[in-house]
Amino acid sequence: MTSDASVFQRRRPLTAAELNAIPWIGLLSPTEYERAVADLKISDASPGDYICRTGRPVTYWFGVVGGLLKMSSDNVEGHAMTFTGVPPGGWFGEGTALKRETYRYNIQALRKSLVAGLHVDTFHWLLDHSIGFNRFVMNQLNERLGQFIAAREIDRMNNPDIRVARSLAALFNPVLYPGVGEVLRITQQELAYLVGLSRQRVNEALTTLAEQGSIRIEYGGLRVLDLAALRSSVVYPPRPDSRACRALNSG
DNA sequence: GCATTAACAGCCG
DNA sequence: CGGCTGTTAATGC
Repeated sequence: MTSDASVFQRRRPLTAAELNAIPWIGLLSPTEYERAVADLKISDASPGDYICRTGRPVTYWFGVVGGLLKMSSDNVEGHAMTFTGVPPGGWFGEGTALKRETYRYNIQALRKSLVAGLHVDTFHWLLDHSIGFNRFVMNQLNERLGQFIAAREIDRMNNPDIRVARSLAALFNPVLYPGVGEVLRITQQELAYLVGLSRQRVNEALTTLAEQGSIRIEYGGLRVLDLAALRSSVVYPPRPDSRACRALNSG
């Protein structure tokens, strides 16, 4: 299990439900739609499977139909550095596909997932013919730019509760990941891998967030109750022994 | 202090 | 039963 395209060695046609899970498919004209559907492939990925690897020539533009993927890169010391998770509805690799270069990240399945692929030639054909498709890709690039800038902020935070809150908010992004909806299927262990904390610490952060009403913890997943609060949360109330708190109480 | 690893019981699908 | 969750104890920076 090493080649990029091997994830599509056991591909099959998409069902109607899977087609509906592809956010850009409805933007195409009948002719464009026909061509896209004829080329789309889908395949299962097991935990640990690579969807694509750094340095391999681009063959597909990928999308998540179900499950959860992880985007990472190997740094100079050889350690893997996780950038983000990719939940259902997310499409990625357009930057590389545009330039027909080699993949710049590793994409791995965190759990059993359904991955769709559009061949890079069809990707370019759609760019050349479909205004709707162009709009989607442009919107996608723009939205992700915001995500990566936010990710830099997240990386510099040393407060684990806020790190978890912001990372969660990113995964609930309705533009980039329209397949997520209100409930994100993710285990606390998977979230720990993505955020770079221990499972126990993530559990504690989630409990705090749930107490504050921005999420609800469910078995094997999380329900968002207040996305804006997640994005901008200042998690800690004044500590009981802090100066500010004493000042408040003495007044 | 605070986060991490290790370990365990209880619960869910 | 296997995997997930919530909690505690011991250890390390």
